[in-house]
Amino acid sequence: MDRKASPQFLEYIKQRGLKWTPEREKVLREALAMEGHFEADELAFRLRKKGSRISRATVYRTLPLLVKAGLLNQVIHGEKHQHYEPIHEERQHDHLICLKCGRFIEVNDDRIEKLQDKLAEANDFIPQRHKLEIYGLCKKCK
Amino acid sequence: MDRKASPQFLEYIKQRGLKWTPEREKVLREALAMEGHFEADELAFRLRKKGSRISRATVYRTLPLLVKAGLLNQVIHGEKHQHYEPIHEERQHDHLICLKCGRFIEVNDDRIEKLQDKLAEANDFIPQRHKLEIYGLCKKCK
DNA sequence: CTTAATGCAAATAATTTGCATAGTC
DNA sequence: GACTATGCAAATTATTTGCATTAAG
Repeated sequence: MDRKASPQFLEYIKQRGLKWTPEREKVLREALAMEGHFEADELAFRLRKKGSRISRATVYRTLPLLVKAGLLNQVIHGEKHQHYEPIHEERQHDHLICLKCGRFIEVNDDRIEKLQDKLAEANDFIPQRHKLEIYGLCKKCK
Repeated sequence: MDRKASPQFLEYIKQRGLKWTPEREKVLREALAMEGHFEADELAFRLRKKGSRISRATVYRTLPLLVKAGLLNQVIHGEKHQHYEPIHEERQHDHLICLKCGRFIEVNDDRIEKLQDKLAEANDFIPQRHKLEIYGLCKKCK
């Protein structure tokens, strides 16, 4: 088992006397491999489709750990259930969220990111990640 | 019935040919009166306790309207169900959130806000409000 | 008078949990 | 070996929905 898969998660696990299991590793891998946001059930389904016999319960038990370990973000998606998204250091995208149809548009703006860093710096703050969500009306709904 | 209770909500209602009902007004009032975040069921319970015979269903149907009308924010609260919080301020400030001590620093940056508007515009999107949270380490914890 | 909203109860979905078993440390 | 995690299925819980009735525009 590749223990290098996620030093961050492994550290989190160890620090709390929890256990490093193949199931947790698979959930982790799959979650980080997701593009954009996803929901718990979807992840469970994907894992099963790939032949991993991982129960829904384990997925539901593991995702909160990944959030606490700083590897996933919880995001709000319309008025439905819980959604997550992987946090990729390199490329943190922001979201335009339509208040009417719930459409999610992923965007990115280097200038905003730079200003965020400056803003943080001006407050003696070391930024690590961020979440920017702009709510409004999308093309179709406006 | 005081129609001035919330011009914003009333306008939202009218623009869509929806109807202004006592139930909606009561849910609105109670929601805005909440301090901090709350969940749908809690609101329904409070309304009942005050003698309003408003069904859970109506509360569940009304809250999303208030969100869309820009009067409530949906917020993430642990791993549980949906939470909301009233939006009181005219001005929306952003947050620097310390990952270590949890400190909340409220900030504001006009330049970022302008870029946000441009970003939205570039995507054919009409922005109404936003949420920016920067996670990292504060002065004390870094 | 036309259309939307309400309440109720039943239906649905998502998430959690108890417990026996298997796996880590 | 001691203790945690897993899987399963059952249990919860939140949220949604159908429908008859009531009320707003």
